Amino acid sequence: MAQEAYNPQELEPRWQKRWAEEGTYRSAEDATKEKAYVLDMFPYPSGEGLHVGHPKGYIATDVVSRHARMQGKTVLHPMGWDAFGLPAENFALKNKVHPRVAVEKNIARFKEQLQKIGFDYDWSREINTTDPSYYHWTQWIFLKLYEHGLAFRSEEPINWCPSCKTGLANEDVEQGRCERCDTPVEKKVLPQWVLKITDYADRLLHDLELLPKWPEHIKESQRNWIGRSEGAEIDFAVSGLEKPVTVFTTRADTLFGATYLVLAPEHPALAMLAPHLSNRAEVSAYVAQAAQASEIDRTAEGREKTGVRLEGVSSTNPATGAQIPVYVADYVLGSYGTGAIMAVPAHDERDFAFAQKFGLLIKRVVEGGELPYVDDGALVDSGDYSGKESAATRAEITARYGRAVVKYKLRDWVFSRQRYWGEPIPIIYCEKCGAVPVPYEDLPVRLPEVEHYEPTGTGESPLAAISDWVNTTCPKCKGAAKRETNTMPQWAGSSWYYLRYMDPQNEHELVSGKREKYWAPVDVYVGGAEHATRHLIYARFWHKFLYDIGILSTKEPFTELHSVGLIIAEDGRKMSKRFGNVVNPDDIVAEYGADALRVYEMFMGPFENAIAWNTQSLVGARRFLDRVWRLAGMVQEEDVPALASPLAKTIQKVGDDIRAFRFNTAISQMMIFLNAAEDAKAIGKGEWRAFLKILAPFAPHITEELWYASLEEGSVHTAAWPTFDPALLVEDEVEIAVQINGKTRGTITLARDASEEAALAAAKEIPAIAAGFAGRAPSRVIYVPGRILNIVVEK
RNA sequence: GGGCAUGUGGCGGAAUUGGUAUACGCGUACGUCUCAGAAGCGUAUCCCGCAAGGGUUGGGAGUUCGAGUCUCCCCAUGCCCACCA
Repeated sequence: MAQEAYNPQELEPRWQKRWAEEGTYRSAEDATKEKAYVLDMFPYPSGEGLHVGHPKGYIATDVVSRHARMQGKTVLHPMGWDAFGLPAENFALKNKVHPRVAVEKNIARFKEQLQKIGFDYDWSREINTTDPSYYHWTQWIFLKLYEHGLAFRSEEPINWCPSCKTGLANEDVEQGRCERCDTPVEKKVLPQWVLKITDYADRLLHDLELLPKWPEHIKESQRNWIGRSEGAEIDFAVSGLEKPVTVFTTRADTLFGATYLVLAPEHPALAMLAPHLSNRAEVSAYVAQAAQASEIDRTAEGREKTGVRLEGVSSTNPATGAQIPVYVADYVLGSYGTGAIMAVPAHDERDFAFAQKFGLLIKRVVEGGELPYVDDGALVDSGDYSGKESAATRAEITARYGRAVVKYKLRDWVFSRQRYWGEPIPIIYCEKCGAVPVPYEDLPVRLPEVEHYEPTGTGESPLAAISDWVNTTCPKCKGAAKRETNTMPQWAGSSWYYLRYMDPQNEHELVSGKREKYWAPVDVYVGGAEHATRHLIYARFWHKFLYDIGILSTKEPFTELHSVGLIIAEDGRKMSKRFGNVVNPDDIVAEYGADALRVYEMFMGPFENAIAWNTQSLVGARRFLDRVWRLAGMVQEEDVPALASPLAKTIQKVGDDIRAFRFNTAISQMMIFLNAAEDAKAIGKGEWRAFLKILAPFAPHITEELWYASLEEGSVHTAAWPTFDPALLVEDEVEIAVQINGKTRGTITLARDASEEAALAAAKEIPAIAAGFAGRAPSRVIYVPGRILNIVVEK
């Protein structure tokens, strides 16, 4: 075979063009074949373009999907754009271009960069969340949620980012700061659309058991986020109130130690108690201050507890009958439990700190260590329950004084954003008819073109200023009406996009039942672990809802999940324009080739690990491909006996490793095989063919070029994955270690199933072993055929 | 404070799940080729030791014929959550 130098710069674009022309990777339903739906979390087309970290997950799904195709499956491996939301809009604002224009430009750039890497995406299924034909169905799902009572208007105070000038969901707040811009979040009362995700809390939790192929750490963070806790609601009578105040506690067993009651500043009973208070002004000042304080002020680490006693009012401990004081304090959250607690300072750290500061009674009711003592133990000073174990009495005390309940930390999903660049919420307000959903046949409600799309900061969306868009007629009474001007949050479009790929051109349905039944669910899903508690919970929620209303046939959207480890910069920091340490894949492709980039990123280390980029190491991947290229010159007609067993092992390991996402060891095994072929200075044609096939998912261009050069029919990428004879995996002769007292003293080579006598005899040939017994008889011999011979000699 | 990970050569990492620790690759050194260099190729490369030998998987203890792997206690690092009663 003629040996020209390996030139990826020439051959890679040539093959990319040809694959596109021939539709090599087109997906089509085929009822006679098994399907494989392999999906990447789709990117926000940011203005910075791709850096080398982005493609890592995409390369992995590319390898998996190519492998599935070669196994004879029909493959759906699509790509699209999550282009609504704050990042896109903030980029547009900063660069003074319309978000639509910026997004179009960024998408073009992203797509060009991706195409250079040679992915097997079926671009005919490309989607874009900002396309009206796409958000038509996002709005449709919202209307369905509304129809089923899962979307409702709320006037509760919500998280507000003063910098982004919009409300935020609980999930968008990190340690009291806006997840996007790090500004401390404030509380603000705004009418908001809210999705009742809490109705699905128990199913989102329990159905994690249906997902054995998800990483345990992701499931665990979802469990923690949903935050189920079993406890009790107990009623405390309060003077001046007709109805008792209900508290939530997980420690009903400590009821006898409850020495005061605390209401959150948001608690509704405060208004009714106001007339009975002798320090009314002080209390309302405290409440007002708490309402204003940012989340960060309220939850700052080591912050002193604050609160005000409700003078002139008292409560009764239902177990002891004792009169106990009532406080309002912001360490009790209005949005969790019942917004009120019974304080047991002896057995709760927060109550203890508060009681110490305010000089309140601290009554021990559980025996154990120093106060505050939060563990279980024997009860004391607890009436009939004294002497019993605290854990064992929890249910009893709950039954006698209250009711068993389950609470969740998960909050309902605040779904309105006061920003321009999002899906309009399809609701119309009529003075006569109230909030009226836009009729399904009028969807999509298009986002109007505007001159000014900057956030107003008033709590109104920029859309409110566009009067000919806002003013409309009521679908019910045909009277004058106004449109909802808030838009949906960034997470809306991504909560169902995986369904659209199955049926991207469908104008009449979200997805046709036939196609959904063929492709759903996603078999392999890959993306960043940072989405564990947002995207992955929201998507599961919508999926379950769509299942409930009969649109979908599966309970869970993603069967198998893998989180991709970050590629950090060579300097150990995150890759970012800010630090000037970004490596652009275009440059790597231009210098070393796409195949070298792909092999390197898969070879770097375990897929889930965060690993620093190292251009020097990438050279090793390129060298490997150069050597493969040169191996083409050693191809001969007859197979090489020395390669039979290594090849079988390599075929098996590469296949197994791809399915298990162990790409690094798959590549090292191919390197081992290449070393063996080079040592043999020859490779048979059949062996060469098999080797090209298993390398093809990782390095699709070079393998295709060499495949065609060997005059094969068609593309290597649609060829059948090679098989091997399992008998070749079993070696007849094995080398095993010989140990004296567990320390290796030498090795012997013998038949795999050799007897213990034979092994011992062979071992005695080794001088170090013979010296090891030195006249003494072994007291014990452990022989594991094919593994180890360990001789125990008493000292 | 809580949860989840992770700790193996100069570096990225491997180890059939309790059986020869350091595969594969990077880097480095020497050699070869060359007028010379690059690339390529070859050899070596965990540590101590001239050697025989000895030691080594963050530290310590334990179980076992045998531990990187299992158990317990520390230490360190990373990520996520955090006044959730």
